[in-house]
Amino acid sequence: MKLEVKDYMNLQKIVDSGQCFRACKLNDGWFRFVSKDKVLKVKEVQPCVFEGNWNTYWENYFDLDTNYSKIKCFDKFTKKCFDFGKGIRILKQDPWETLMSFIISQRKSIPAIKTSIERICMNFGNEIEKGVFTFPTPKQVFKANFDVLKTCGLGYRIDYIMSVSKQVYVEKINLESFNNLDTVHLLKKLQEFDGVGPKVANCIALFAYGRSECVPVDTWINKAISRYYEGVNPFEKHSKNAGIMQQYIFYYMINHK
DNA sequence: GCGCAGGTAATCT
DNA sequence: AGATTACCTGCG
Repeated sequence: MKLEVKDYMNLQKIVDSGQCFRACKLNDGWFRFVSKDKVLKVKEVQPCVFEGNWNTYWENYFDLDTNYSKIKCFDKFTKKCFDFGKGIRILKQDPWETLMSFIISQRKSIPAIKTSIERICMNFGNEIEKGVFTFPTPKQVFKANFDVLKTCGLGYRIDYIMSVSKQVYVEKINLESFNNLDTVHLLKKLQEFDGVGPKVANCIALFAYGRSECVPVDTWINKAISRYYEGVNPFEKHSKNAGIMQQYIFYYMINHK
């Protein structure tokens, strides 16, 4: 099935943008995305025309209702980043997988995060296609064999993972229902989870709950702030799509080391 | 072999 | 409140 995108979508940049850790490039220009129990195989066949097994789930996942080319940059530097990262979209990922993934992400390099998450999926998820696994449910993580979990390279984060999976599974916390919360309340709720501080909470709010005003401030964004904004965080004043800008700045920074 | 990596929580002042 | 420090590994 073919699908035309109104503005821009660059699959490679999305894979490399650090917001998701399991999407990957296959052969011949095909890409694979996994979310919940769904697998999308997608390829850009002409500019802005994408072939793949599309449905409404993935259209929402890629935030196709938002026209990114209409987003206003707030200065010269963000314009530069926006041009450089053209085609990046902020994904609407599964909240549970996003929660786990960004707890794992702390003090880890992106390749290390990917390795760790892949091991968790292989060991505890369900195989939906040959070699393709779901991210394990809260129950599957909570009931995971601890010795096997230790082989997943989590380090000290293993305690966070166990604590959060217990909380979500035993207390039957419905992460989807967090969609109803306003952003301030959402961030507060997320930070009640063990191992979730301001940075990780903002990542989850932005990458799973579509809160485009949320700005995760990490070392790269801090570098940008000190290098281009004289140490003054420029995001506070530019609320609405600040998080989207943040992602373009992040992508620019990791590609200009 | 060795420093550091998309931070958080506990423990200081 | 704000600053400092320990924390587990796996990449490069």
